[in-house]
Amino acid sequence: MKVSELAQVGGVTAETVRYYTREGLLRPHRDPQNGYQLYDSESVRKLCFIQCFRMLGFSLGEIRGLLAEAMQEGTPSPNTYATLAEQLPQIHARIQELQALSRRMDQAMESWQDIPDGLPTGHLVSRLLDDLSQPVIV
Amino acid sequence: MKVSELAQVGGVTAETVRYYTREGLLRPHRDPQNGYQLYDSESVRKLCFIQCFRMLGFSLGEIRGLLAEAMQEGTPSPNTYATLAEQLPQIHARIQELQALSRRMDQAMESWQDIPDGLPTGHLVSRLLDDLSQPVIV
DNA sequence: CTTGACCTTAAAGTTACCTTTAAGGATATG
DNA sequence: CATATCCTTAAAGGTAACTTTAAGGTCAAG
Repeated sequence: MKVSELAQVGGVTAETVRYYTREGLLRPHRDPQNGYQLYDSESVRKLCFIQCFRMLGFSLGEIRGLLAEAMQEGTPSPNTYATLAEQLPQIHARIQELQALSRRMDQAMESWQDIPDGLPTGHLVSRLLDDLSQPVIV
Repeated sequence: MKVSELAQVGGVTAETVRYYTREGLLRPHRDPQNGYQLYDSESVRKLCFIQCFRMLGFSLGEIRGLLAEAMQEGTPSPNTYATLAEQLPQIHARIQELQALSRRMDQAMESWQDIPDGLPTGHLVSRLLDDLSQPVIV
């Protein structure tokens, strides 16, 4: 699998794949004939893993660490487990906050529905500002 | 209210408040005596608004736009409404994805609980890699 | 056997969001 | 009335995650 093929499968650009490779997150082998980087199915899984953890808010550095530990055969990684166990509550908390915020936004939008368009109600967003600028009670 | 006071209330640094001010998101008036920037309660609400929308994934540029429209008296802003109406589904989608991911992570962590620590089970993260690297079905 | 689409690299550029530095003026306290 | 802690500014620096550039090698098609 060449760089562009992996990129397409993973939904990223070839440059991004090259960047991850430079950064040590992917470890392709080489075609001895032409020096091309060749990726296998493990790279596909890794790329997916990277995207999952990016979405969860992990940095590429953290992900590199996790992948490195993941690749060590025969070594249980309580270290990794601890890292993840530590992060999970924070992730849940962030999701909670996001939900609370989006709910409030939904409500604000709904309450706007009732306001006739073009009438001198003025500042719709000002109202959202009022609605949202109160301290969050989760 | 001086810059540091607003910063403390908003839970950011004074430098961040100054930065937002430079960027036109906050509009303090001046103490004519000493040139200090003075913020009122509207600035507090704005700062909270900024943080809410940052968390929801809006850029400072977008937020500046929303705030600008919010501040126009007497002008309904169907424009702003449209912007927000457009973003909300995406925000919900992101939250859904985050939840799906975190649920899978929870499950993976749970399944690890059963594995005796220090035994030759090896690559715990490799297993998470397997668990998480399958296409997401939301 | 040329043309166009791939591949390689190092290095520089980009964007967003701050943060730090530097040099100086204002204010509050013992 | 010194000194510590604010305040001001412009400009430079930092970091993450890419992206672009440039200069060149490889390959498949016609």
